[in-house]
Amino acid sequence: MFDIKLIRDNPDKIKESLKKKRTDLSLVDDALLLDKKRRDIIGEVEKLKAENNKVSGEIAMMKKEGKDASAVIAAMKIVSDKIKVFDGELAKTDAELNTKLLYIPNIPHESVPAGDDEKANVIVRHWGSKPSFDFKPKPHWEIAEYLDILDDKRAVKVTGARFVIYKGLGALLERALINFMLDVQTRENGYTEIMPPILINRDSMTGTGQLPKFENDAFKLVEPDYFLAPTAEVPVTNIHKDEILLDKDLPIYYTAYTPCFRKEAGSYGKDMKGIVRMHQFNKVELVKFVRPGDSYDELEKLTLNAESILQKLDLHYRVMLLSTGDMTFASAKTYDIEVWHPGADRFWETSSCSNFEDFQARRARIRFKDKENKVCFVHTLNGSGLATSRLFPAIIEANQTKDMEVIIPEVLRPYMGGIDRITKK
RNA sequence: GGAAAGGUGGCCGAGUGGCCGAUGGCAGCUGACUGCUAAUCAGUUGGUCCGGGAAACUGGGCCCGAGGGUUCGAAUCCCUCCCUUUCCGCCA
Repeated sequence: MFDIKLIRDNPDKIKESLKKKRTDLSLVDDALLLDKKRRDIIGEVEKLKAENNKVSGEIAMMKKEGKDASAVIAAMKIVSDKIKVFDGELAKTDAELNTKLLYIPNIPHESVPAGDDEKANVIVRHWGSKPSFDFKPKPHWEIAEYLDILDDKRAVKVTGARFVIYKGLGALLERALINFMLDVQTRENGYTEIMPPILINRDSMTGTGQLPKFENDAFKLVEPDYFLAPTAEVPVTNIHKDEILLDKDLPIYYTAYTPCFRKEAGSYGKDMKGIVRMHQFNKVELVKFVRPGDSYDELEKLTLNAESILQKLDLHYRVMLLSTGDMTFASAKTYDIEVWHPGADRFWETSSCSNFEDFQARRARIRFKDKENKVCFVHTLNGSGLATSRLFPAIIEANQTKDMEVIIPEVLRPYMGGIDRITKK
């Protein structure tokens, strides 16, 4: 969320930045008008309240001394009624202003390339190279069906389209991946493991920026007013909602595995093959709370932490710096990590690492006392480390043999009872 | 799900309509004393919003789980919701 003071002080600069993010600039003008109105009302009502407080004390004294206070009380009744009217106006204006501010996206960092969409993204680096095959590599859905490790047809019976059943060694591979990724992040990179709730209340969804604008993207319970977590970012970032941390507490690194639930609204008919775009998928998430001055260094480190998984799995990938038009609502700077799927003959995003600066912290009221004891907002970051729905296919496709077996990557074998390949039963 | 008791500042805990943003204790910070540690004494201690000021700071509003209500005046009375604890029920 935006600091209204920032908008008040340099509206043109803010508008210039938001233009790059394809934002309706009237939001900014509306917010400024409401801000002015709000402060005018506060000026009026607080004068009345100060008088009210003063005279109330005098009434108390008069009563104590046994004097008749009825004339003063009658006069204060009028003031009190006025205060109620002003307070009602103020509450209304506050709510309107807040709504405007909640719909204004974050400002992109100056290092982010300007552009309308993903075409303006910049390739930052590659790792590894496309594996070569002496046969035509198959897509993961064909291999998985042949090996009987994924079943999407029966998942339709259980739930519906865009759900999948992991079966046998497929389920074991999925579980191995999750454990492997958590172990790397906790043991090598200093993250604390979290297992959070995956039903989320409205305030937390607002805190990380999913609400109010993107309510249609999330699955929602009929009762109570809870949402299914679209990513562990939501429950884990909100762990410190409404807290004032101490300088010595920072930085905080959390990692969490959760299933993630997304409606994928607007993508009907797209990417229906395989498991790359499911309503439910598994993801290990990395979340950081850091001092403002450190957040861009921390973003680089976080991205490398996510990449390290792909390196250990020996999977070819590239890192993209997203353009202003391709970034999400809350982010100030985002790197996407895209892993190569040889069978599909394309890269797929398997991680998105973002610095939100104080955007989420302001919404979720996550602050800390700095060395001078001043209360300020922390910076929050997160990134997938990684999403299995894009990683599992990459592993299957990159490690396939001519006769449709899958070689298990070395690092996963300890997690799979030592087996080195998945074969047809 | 049923019944009861509660939610007060970093922590403990007092306060049932009028100088209560809140007694007291602990912890923290500052100073004094002490060779050091400890002890003792004195002072001090939150958040947020609006205004003034370059700033230190300062004037005012609001904050006693959340939101409403009654009243000239609410931590205190009333209503709704949330949460905690205990007992009963149910249950992986």
